[in-house]
Amino acid sequence: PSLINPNNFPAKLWLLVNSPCVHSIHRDAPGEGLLIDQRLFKCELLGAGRGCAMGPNSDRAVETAGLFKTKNFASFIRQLNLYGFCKSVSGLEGSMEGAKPGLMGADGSSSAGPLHHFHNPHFRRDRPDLLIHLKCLTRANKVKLGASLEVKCLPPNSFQL
Amino acid sequence: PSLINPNNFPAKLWLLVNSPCVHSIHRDAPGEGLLIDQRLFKCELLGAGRGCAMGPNSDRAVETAGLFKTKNFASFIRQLNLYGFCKSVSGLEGSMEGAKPGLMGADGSSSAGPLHHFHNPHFRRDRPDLLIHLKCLTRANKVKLGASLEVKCLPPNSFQL
Amino acid sequence: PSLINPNNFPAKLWLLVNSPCVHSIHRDAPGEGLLIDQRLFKCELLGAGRGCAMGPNSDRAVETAGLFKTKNFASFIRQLNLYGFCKSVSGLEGSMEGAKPGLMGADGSSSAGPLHHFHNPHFRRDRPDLLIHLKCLTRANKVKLGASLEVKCLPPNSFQL
DNA sequence: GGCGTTCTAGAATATTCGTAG
DNA sequence: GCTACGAATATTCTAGAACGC
Repeated sequence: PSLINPNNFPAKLWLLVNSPCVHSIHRDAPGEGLLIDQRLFKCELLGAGRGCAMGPNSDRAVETAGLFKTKNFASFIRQLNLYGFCKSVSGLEGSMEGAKPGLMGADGSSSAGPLHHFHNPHFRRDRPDLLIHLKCLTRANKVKLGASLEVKCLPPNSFQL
Repeated sequence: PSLINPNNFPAKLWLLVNSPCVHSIHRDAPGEGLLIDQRLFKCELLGAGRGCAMGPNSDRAVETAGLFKTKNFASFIRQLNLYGFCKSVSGLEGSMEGAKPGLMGADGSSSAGPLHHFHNPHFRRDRPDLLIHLKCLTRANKVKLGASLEVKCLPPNSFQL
Repeated sequence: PSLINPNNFPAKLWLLVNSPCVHSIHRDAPGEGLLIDQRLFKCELLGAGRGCAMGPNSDRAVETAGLFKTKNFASFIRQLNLYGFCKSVSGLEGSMEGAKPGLMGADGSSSAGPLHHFHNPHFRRDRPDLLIHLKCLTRANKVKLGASLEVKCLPPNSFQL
């Protein structure tokens, strides 16, 4: 019944975090969240070619070209929220701990953008089976899902203790 | 009872994907789907001779001439949907893995059109016997087929994990 | 109350037909409809740079860059229908009578694409004041507009007598 | 009546904008 | 400041409906 549509946002997100060619977004250490480098993300995936170290002949330009139609980082954040992701105000800033290697320029200028930490209980590294619970939370879909669990955000480890 | 009419759409489609002369449409790697190059398709099969590298003396112009009456790519898509094919926007874009060779100009300009990926569980490379299940899904036919399997789209390998 | 949002489709359309830099879409002779050259439109406005006579340094590339996010001509047609435009199957084919000059290549190959004729009683050349009646006909908006006049298409001069 | 072609509409997600908290 | 969300439009994919052969 509820199969994963490869055209929709969750599938794209899963593709990105598992792609060795994408350097702007990946999992955090516990595997329950996402770490997103805003500047790199705009370069790699939103077509902001300027101020970015990669050229048009980059390998990753192929696989992820046209994945999103927007050029606004805010729209990507809106998608995350629509699918139940919430921001964690962790202390990390400007450093990609556990980050994939590469793409760092000689002066390190291409990274070091604002770093965002999001998480979603249904987006775990080892649990692709939970992806079917990621629904676009439109008004209509919320009604369908019933007045069931109205758990909002912020409960699960908003601070890493 | 249910024989395959060579004049109907499924038979034509089977002919196309198995023809060595047709370069705009062929199977994907798993053999369960179709890859269609929109620009090439319009040139080869819909009579849009302009902007296309092939001349009127091309060999493939003979075999497939007049296969379709339409000149609109959208009408071809409507047929695909009517026979139960569904689109998946897989990650491949502009790369034809397992593609047939040829027709690519020196600058590659004649290909590289928008690439569409469709699939249908009854249109498998090694299973011509399943073609009899491809029915034109008109209102009347849907009623005949009963409220039986309401499987819509996306089942076959919708996500490669 | 009902002001025209310059970011919405009707305003963009009005901009296009009145721009001297856009050659793929303009008004028909009576000023009640639109004539759209599909091939030119895809080149000028949908980013199909290939097979098009204009280069990236073209003047019109500036004004209309990023007006639409889609690359599919079908999506543009969907917008036309959503705003109440209907297609007229007039007799003209491949000729732009009353067309703006320019952009025609030496061999005339850059034009001569499929020509579409649409019209809408609220999109008249001399009546920008009617634009406020162009509403996105979503389900919700239709309900708001009430079960009032259910006039569909084709009434207004479907054939030019 | 079945099938192909065409035009329009439904339905769901994607994108944008504004704003409450 | 700034996060999350409502609401409206935009885009995509599929289906309905009408018509001709």
